[in-house]
Amino acid sequence: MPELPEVETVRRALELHLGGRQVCAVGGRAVRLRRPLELDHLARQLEGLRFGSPRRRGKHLLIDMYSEEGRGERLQGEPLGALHIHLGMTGRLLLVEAQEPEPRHTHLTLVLDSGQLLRYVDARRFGMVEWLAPEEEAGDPSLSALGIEPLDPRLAQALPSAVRRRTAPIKSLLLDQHLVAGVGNIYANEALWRSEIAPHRSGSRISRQRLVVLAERLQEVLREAIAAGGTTLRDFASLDAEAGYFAIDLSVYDRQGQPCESCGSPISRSTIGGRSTFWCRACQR
DNA sequence: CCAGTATCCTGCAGGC
DNA sequence: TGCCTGCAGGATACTG
Repeated sequence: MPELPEVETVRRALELHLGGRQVCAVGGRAVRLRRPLELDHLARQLEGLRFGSPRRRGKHLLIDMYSEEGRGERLQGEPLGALHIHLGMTGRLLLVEAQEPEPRHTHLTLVLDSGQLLRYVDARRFGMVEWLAPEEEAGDPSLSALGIEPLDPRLAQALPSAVRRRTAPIKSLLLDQHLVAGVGNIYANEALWRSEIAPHRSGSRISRQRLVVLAERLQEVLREAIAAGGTTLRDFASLDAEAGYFAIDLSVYDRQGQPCESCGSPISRSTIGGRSTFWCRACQR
């Protein structure tokens, strides 16, 4: 469920609350996530290091880690590696005080020099946390194969060429991280409704002009969601990916049978590529 | 190469 | 109330 805006909200929260903090200890239980959680490896790499600025690529978070030499000053030199986090469906990062009880499905806990704990909690274990050495980043298929960032100004050019020869439904193409990185089911539905494009329509059968509109509407809804997530962020001292989720009003997602905000027709629901799809049969063509 | 489906996993909603 | 079933979807393995 965390899509680009939610991951970006978490990134900003991490930047605000984690910058310069040091990892004192690593705890957790070895468990199978999307990739196996390798606690010993994480502990060896992370203990004693300081957090740099977190980056986001699609739905991936990358937190550069620096040697403790940077104590007190600006972090210097090259990062020793990065903490690579994907939240999957139900992954959450929590920054809490040490006395807070441990939530169910906590897989990893970092003890920080502030005394606080950074916890990775993920009921469904579709997410992951791993150490990524600098030379591994370029070779990691989950990162290197990612498509264009949807907020990139070149999206309006890139989307038509990415989609032109593809016969799959445009909604499936939007969800393909190799084409555009960071769009999930909720914002794919919303962007298509705003563009008045039927989600089942084959990518190859949408005019360039309409794809440019789709790119613009996609950027618009993502920006609104990030802005809304940011406003909720200000009120929370702790990180919580869910803070941003439903901060904006969704026009079609999960609104089956309710009136279309544009024409009043009931919102339809169907399945595309195994995913719930919500759309207006009257507005979207 | 591409399109479509199965798989991982738990919590929750709905039916009876 | 409790049990069962199906659904939620991000990424990837697999099939045709």
